[in-house]
Amino acid sequence: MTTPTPDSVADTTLGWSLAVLLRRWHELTESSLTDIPHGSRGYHVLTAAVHADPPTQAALAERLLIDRSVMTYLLDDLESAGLVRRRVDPGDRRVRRVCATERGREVLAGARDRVDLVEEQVLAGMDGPSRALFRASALRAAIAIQRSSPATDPCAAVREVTGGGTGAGTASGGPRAPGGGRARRGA
Amino acid sequence: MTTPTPDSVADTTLGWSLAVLLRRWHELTESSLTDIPHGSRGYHVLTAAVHADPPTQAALAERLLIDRSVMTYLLDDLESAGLVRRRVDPGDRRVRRVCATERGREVLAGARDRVDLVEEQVLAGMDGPSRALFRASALRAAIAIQRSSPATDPCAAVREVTGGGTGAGTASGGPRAPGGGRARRGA
DNA sequence: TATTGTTATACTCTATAACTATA
DNA sequence: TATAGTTATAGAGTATAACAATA
Repeated sequence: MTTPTPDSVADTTLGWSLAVLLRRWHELTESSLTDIPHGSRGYHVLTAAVHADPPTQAALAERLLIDRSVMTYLLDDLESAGLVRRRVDPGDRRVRRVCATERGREVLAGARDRVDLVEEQVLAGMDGPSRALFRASALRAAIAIQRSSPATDPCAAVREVTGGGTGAGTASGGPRAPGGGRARRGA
Repeated sequence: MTTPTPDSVADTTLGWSLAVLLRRWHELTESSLTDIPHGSRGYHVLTAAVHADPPTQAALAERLLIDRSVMTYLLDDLESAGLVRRRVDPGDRRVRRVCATERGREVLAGARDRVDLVEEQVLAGMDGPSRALFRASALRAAIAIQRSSPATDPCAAVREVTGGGTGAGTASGGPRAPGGGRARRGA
């Protein structure tokens, strides 16, 4: 293909690029979203909460890739900041739906403009057309991931990729599970 | 399938996509790199260490976006695993250069194949041409970021973007500096 | 019994600061 | 004095587990 620079950076592959991009995005948004509790996290929650059909806490947690318990703290702070409100679902009283308040919508509008600027900054290394394409591709890939594995454990996915036990899979019984991966959730 | 869903996901923008992609990349690589201490981190270090001109620890830390102190622990483990070796630079005896051992090269070769598979999996939502384009664009943007801000504090960058004090910048004196951003490093 | 959400706890990762050695 | 690296400590973020309420 295009052989992207044969030098030192070629091997660092996709992971490094993504890490740098996300890191930068996170740095800049955190600095620009000081009016929203938990910065970019709160921003994402708020974004999801303005919709007509308010999401449940569990749905939010899954979409935002964070734990349900973390979501509780997050919403506590957003709620006491007056940006969202928890409403008990009449149909299932176990469920709380997260709705944005009027003030939440206002804050979000301002925040969104700032985030847009930040994102242009993050993609500054690309020309215009590439940026649009990049965003679209990233979104499509992310959606595919979310769809294919909302709760899939990574070990299974790796096994599927590598074909079985290529040497470093989980065949040995999983000698390393420091907490990062949520393997064996159902066992 | 174009028009990437105008609904709930449209507003979540770039940050969410990147987070999902990186998360997935991290999950899969961590599961597939059990033979390298610190998983993807160790992989990245090892990748940088095979080069003809061995990097210093500081250079590694900067490139990999981690702290110098963390790099010490990382290298301790990689070294005792026999994958890299620290060599004192004859020209400046304060500096240690990180070289991959023979075994390190072997392990890396196998790991790289697995990572390649993982990355294809991560980008599964895109068609072939898009993948190549995406990788190239991501790399270009990441390099631009590294170039423009190896040690730039995010606050300055935001100020530059927003134009001064658009309301949520750091003009108020930085009420929020929980440790994530490394602002005011020189002060 | 299963599920949603809360609470409390523990753990991992990362950053900060003080220290040693070289320059 | 300034820099590279190490060490020890503290902090933030995150996950885990036990619990209450509802289905």
